[in-house]
Amino acid sequence: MDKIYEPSDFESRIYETWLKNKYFASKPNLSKQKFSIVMPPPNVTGKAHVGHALNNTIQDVLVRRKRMQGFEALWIPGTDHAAIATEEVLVKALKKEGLSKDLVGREEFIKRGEKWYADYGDLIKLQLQKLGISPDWDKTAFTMDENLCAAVRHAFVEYYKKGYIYRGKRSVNYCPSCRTTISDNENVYVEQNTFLWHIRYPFADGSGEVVIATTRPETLFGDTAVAVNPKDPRYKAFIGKDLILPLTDRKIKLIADDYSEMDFGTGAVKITPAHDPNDYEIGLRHNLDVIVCIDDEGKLTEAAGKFKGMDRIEARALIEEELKKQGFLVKVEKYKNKVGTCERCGSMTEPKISTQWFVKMEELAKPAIEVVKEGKVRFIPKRFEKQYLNWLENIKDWCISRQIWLGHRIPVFYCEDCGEQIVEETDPTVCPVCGSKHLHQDPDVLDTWFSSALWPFSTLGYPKQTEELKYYYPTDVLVTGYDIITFWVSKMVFSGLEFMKDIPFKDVLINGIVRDAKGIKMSKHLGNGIDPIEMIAKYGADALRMSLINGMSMGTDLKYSEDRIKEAKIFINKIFNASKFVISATQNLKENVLNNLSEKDKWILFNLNKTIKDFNKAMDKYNLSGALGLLMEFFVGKFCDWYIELAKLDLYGEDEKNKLTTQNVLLKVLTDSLKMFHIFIPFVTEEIYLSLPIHEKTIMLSKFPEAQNRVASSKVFDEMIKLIKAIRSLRTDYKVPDNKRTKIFVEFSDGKKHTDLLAGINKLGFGSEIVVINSEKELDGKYAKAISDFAVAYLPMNELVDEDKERERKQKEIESLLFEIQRSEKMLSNPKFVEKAPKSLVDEERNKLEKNKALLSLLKKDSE
RNA sequence: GGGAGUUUAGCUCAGCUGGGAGAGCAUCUGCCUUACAAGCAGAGGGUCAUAGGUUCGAGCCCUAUAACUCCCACCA
Repeated sequence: MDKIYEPSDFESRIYETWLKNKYFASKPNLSKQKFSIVMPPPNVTGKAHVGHALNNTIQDVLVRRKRMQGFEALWIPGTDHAAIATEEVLVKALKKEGLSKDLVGREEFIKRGEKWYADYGDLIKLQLQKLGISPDWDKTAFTMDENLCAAVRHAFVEYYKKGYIYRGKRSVNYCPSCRTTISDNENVYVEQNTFLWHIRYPFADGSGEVVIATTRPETLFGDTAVAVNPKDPRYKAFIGKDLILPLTDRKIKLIADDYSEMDFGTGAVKITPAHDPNDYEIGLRHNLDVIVCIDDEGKLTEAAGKFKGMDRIEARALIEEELKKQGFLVKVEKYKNKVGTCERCGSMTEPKISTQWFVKMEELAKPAIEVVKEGKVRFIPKRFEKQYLNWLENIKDWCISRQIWLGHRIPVFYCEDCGEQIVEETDPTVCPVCGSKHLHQDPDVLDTWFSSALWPFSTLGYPKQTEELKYYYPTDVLVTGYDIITFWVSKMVFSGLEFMKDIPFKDVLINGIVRDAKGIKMSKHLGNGIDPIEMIAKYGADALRMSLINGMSMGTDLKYSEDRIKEAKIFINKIFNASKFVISATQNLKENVLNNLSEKDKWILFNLNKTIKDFNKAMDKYNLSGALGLLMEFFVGKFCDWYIELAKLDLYGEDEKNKLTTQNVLLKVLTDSLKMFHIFIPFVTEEIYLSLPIHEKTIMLSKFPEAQNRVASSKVFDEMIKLIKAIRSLRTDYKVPDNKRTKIFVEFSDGKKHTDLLAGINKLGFGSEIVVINSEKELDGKYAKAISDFAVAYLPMNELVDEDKERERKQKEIESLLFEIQRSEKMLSNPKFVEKAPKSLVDEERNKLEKNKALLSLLKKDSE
């Protein structure tokens, strides 16, 4: 072990060793209980960000603990093909070469995609490895792997044959710039300052007009009706009459539909089924024509007459101009509106009616709702259950087709001669109906979530019924962010129930989003992100991991800054130094045995045991931050501050027996602490562990500490701590610098000598010498007093003692005691309290009162 | 419009089924004490967002209000 803590010296070396020895590997072992997790697959093209670091650290902490507790622990890593993102990157690359998708063709494009995956697929894996995580890398899965493709194909066919998959027309969001359909989730609504155009639609018979209000005058050419509310008295009489569509000679009907709200705009709304999802629904109800006036490139079609070929946004002003010229424009008012934009390119999206593939959701959602309601699948924190249930209870059919080329192609084949749709596990060559060999496959690919939905079992070999699948499924816990509960978690649940007839995981642990110090979401765009790889280079992976867990609470966003990593590194440095001390002090040990325990040994072992107990309790509740916190508190607050300091007396002392006991206790406490720390900070703990005089081949496979049932503590030691603290506080009050030692006279209230404690009190109380006295009468001169109910310590202050000050101190203490006594008396004199409060509490209060009264009389006697 | 969350020390947050307000960082003071100055010792600092209610007792439970954050829906 080095003299100073320098993580870069050993982190990668240790990781290599772990990999080489296959410590992360797991295989089915029926004699052991299993613990399994599947990693939420990051985008294969992506770069690891702090969110990945947090998510993976949490999983690693859980897996490492279970592995050390003797579970057969498997963590499956993997990546997602992220078709849309990758396709976007590839298209850009093509553009640079002066090429396009159409120019290179589908086959070549897919080849490029495969090459891309091959070239960059390992990057994110290598980055995650720097974190020190322990998944079974030999089982790494990729959503485009052969067997994952087989799972997707199998799932599609099974859904199809059961009648869950259908083809239908829907209004989808389309990005004319990316030239693809995008999901509702990728369509973000952005508030814009725009206008509400009021346009006059005259009746065909010349009897008047209806004024409509619209935010999109350019879609006028696609109008096939104007709708008013059936209850609206202004229009009631005219329902069913024909209107002339401005700038055209088309006639459209005035229809009645509840969709139109009387108090918005003019109460009349133009209906454009081809370019608005609500209008499409209305069109279906009223059997309206669908007229497309904007094409896939966002340009107006021939339906727009002379505006044909113009960009929809540019055409707006010209159309306004024309309407004005022809007298149709009534007014234009300012209006704030939310406009759908493409998450990727930022351009305005267009609703578009198109043919898509869907999965019928109603039946599939029901059992997925049940398992959560019955508590078979638990969300941690529980509140996320609502988000999940709410979404599934209002489920819409799942649009699974995407108009891109990368990804799992929809396995539907069409016979060009008889029109038959063929869906089988293997590609057909002839039409089973007419025998034709003229077949072609559907050009669309599946939504990426279709493959992700199968992840908990496809990664275990499904559709093959492998040993792994039988042993590890269902997995134990899924760790993910709340932002994908609806798209991903819910889909895995219903897919698992459908294909495996069992839930995919028992617990869903929700981690928050890592934000910057101001609480703003980190993004490339804002440049406020923290690069975990850079941080690892600077502070080490352990510091990064610790900083993410410390102070993190499940499901709550984490305000994060580099300072937190610095702090973590400082803490780890403390562990490193304390370990250095213990190691140098215990070199001679051949076995670790505990006997001949002193008060301080009992005290630290009791506290260790309590820490182990509380730690495991917290971990079982997934309170990672709490577990880490109490371990840190134990390690520094108890072990370093008190035990190690006092241990020095024995180590440098004469008594060989005491020395040996202290060495053993030091080693025991350090070893167990390291094991608990290991799950959070694996590298430094391994580095230290392997330097201990007694150790196994690796800390990561050593046995995790378990709490013992009965461990005796030392009450005397607790009292001694209180006394030492009182002495230190007294010295500060008198402004005695720490380098000036004073003689300490101590009078124990039980009249005993406590010779075993004296050296400790002297050392930690900055004493030069310690003498036990039986009574204050034995002393002359001026003394400042540190009083606890265990003992009184007298510090000779001579010239330093300020009588007034001493009186003041005492007065202050008396006052606070009086306050306490009054409080206790008030409580105890309240008959309702005595009657209703738990007996233990009442007794405790009585004890406190007695004790305080005793202390008070001591103080009072002293000040007389 | 519907739903969720947050509000506790200057900052970041703990605070379990209600039983005397906590930690870390920051600040101030003293100390290079043979593991650690990336340290040690001590100290100051809070109407627990506001107003009611339940209770012997409320940071915690109930009701209302305010501010901030997020999710879902999408009135042209």
